[in-house]
Amino acid sequence: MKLQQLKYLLAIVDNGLNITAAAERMYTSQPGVSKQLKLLEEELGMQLFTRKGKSLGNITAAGHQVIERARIIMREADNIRSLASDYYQEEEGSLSIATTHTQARYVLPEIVAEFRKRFPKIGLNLHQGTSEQIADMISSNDIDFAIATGSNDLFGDLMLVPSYRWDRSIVVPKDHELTKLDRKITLQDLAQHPLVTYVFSFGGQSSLKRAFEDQGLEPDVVFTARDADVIKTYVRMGMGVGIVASMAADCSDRKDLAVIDAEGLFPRSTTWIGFRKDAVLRRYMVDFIRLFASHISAHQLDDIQRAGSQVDIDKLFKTADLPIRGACEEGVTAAA
Amino acid sequence: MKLQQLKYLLAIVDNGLNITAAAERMYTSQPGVSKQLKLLEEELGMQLFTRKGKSLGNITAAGHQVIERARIIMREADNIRSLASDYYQEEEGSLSIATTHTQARYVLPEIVAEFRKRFPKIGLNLHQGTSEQIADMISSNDIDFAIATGSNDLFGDLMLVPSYRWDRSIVVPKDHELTKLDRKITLQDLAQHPLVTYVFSFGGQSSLKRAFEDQGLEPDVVFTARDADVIKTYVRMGMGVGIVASMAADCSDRKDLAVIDAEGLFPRSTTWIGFRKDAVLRRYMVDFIRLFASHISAHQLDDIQRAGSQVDIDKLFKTADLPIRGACEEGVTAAA
DNA sequence: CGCGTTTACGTCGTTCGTAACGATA
DNA sequence: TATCGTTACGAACGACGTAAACGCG
Repeated sequence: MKLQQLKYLLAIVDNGLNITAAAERMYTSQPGVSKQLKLLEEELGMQLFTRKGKSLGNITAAGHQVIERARIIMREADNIRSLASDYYQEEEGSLSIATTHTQARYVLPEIVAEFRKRFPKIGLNLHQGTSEQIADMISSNDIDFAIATGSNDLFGDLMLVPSYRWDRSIVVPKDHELTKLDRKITLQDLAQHPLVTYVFSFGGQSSLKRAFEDQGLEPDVVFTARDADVIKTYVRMGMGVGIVASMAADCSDRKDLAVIDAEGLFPRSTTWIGFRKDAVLRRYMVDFIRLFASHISAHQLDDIQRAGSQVDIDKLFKTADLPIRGACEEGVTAAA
Repeated sequence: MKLQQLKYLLAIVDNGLNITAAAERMYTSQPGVSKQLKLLEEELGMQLFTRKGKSLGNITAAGHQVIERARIIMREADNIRSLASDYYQEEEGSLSIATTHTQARYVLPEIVAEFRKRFPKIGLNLHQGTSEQIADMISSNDIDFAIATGSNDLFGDLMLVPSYRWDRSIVVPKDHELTKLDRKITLQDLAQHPLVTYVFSFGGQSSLKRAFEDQGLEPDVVFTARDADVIKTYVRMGMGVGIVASMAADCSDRKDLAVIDAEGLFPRSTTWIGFRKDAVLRRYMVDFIRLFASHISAHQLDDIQRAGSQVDIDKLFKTADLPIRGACEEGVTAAA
């Protein structure tokens, strides 16, 4: 059994049991991959795949078990390389982050800027997707960090470091009648207008719908998007009242939109940064976490890396201590 | 990075940083091992060991981390081989068990006999030691199972399947005055005689000393051994009153010794069989567990293998349901 | 000078890529 | 016939073992 055989095995699996595609991905010849697979199966004395004629048909039951172990092995091999890189190539490497649009567009820019200043040679990859897609990416692909909100169940294998909390904001055209209320806005007020907001499958956001239901209200959602910019565009067109994360209610929007704080109307959300508990974090990765979750002390972060599970982490923080990010407050995170 | 380089690395570490010894253990030449270590260090770009002249001095800080990961990798590689063996060599393999004298001498014989009948081709290795030695063996060596009593803290990384509970028995010469009591024996009675019992460091047995202390008694322990046979020998010599595990009070002993049940005098102990949670159990290993912990259903055992931690296992059983092994009751486990 | 490691070198086995072949839809 | 996997073969590489040199106590 060789590491490369396991690597090829995983490449085959990750390319839909297509050996040719796997070979291309590994920058090697197809017969080589084919042969190594055969050698591995011979050494183990078992079939890892069923064959359909000459093509690979399916993964055998035993094959699944082997693949699972092979992934652990490759992961730890990567970890060893990671450890080593930290010693002689401190400022070289790359950082892949999977996150949602709101984070990528409104929260990360200033953090990324600071990070690039400190580590100019580190390549940064930003992968955008829904919570589900992020969960997929981090479990299969080579993603270092996930940054998202809520939905702890989707990310059970990750260590989640909470960063900040946030509420929703209501976004309407400047002359909208909701701007003329002389009292705090209520859900009843909102229910009387057509709403434009995030798609509900969007991690944790369905709590929005439930907030209405809890008061026996039926919100009139006319349009959903997964992108705050799209929502604001439609609000500008007068299609309805927008409900977005407060971070997405940018200062620049205030020129032609009115932003009403919706604190208290909906449950407060917590955004975190997560990483695989079996991953070795390179120095610049730890620094990124500290940038993103700036209230975390170096000492606490050490504890987290030693913690065995998410539950352990929860004991290390009081959620109430997390900063709250509001609308149009630049530099909150960087300044802390 | 090659699997063999990692294997050599671990061999070097496990042989006290002596490359020559490591090479012998791996049945290969010494320069080969030396060279592979060098290649590995070159590829990683870091020193895994400090050098004292030409010899290896110590493991570097980073080296420790690499070694830790390398162990995981080798373990999973073994697991893959294990999985494979289960498919085409069902009845070949070996089973290494670390346990205490009492188990090896009085409990395991009938189980081993049954196991050998079912799996005549499986090699059986019985390693005997104190709880501490057993803990050492299973964490470093290639031991499949640990069988012991109490001391959960020593075996935190293991999955512990409880098998049975037991009490102590008092062993005295047939005409001893303790045999003439017409009431149940008490700790006070015992405290008035010289005692012969297990060494206290012997896992969980120090609870014996505490039982006396809790009643303000000072036991007069004249002799300790880690071996029930030795204890009984000295009891026969009239050196004192023996306190042994009830399983060790054999039927054959009754010819010249009187056995008094000490149930209730000391806390009841639970004996379990433990295995590494990251180990793949071959079919015959699962069967061994079922032989040893015969009250466990196949379904429960499946659940255990899927469980993530010792805590999860504890939820699967009621300790109160475990059988109690008494003195001189042959075939209890086999018959259940 | 013994012990242990490294260097040097020849041998042998393995991997890899190219090219040709076989099977499948 | 296009796609995908296997077989065949020669070239390059890498691992291994023997023999010898080196450093340290």
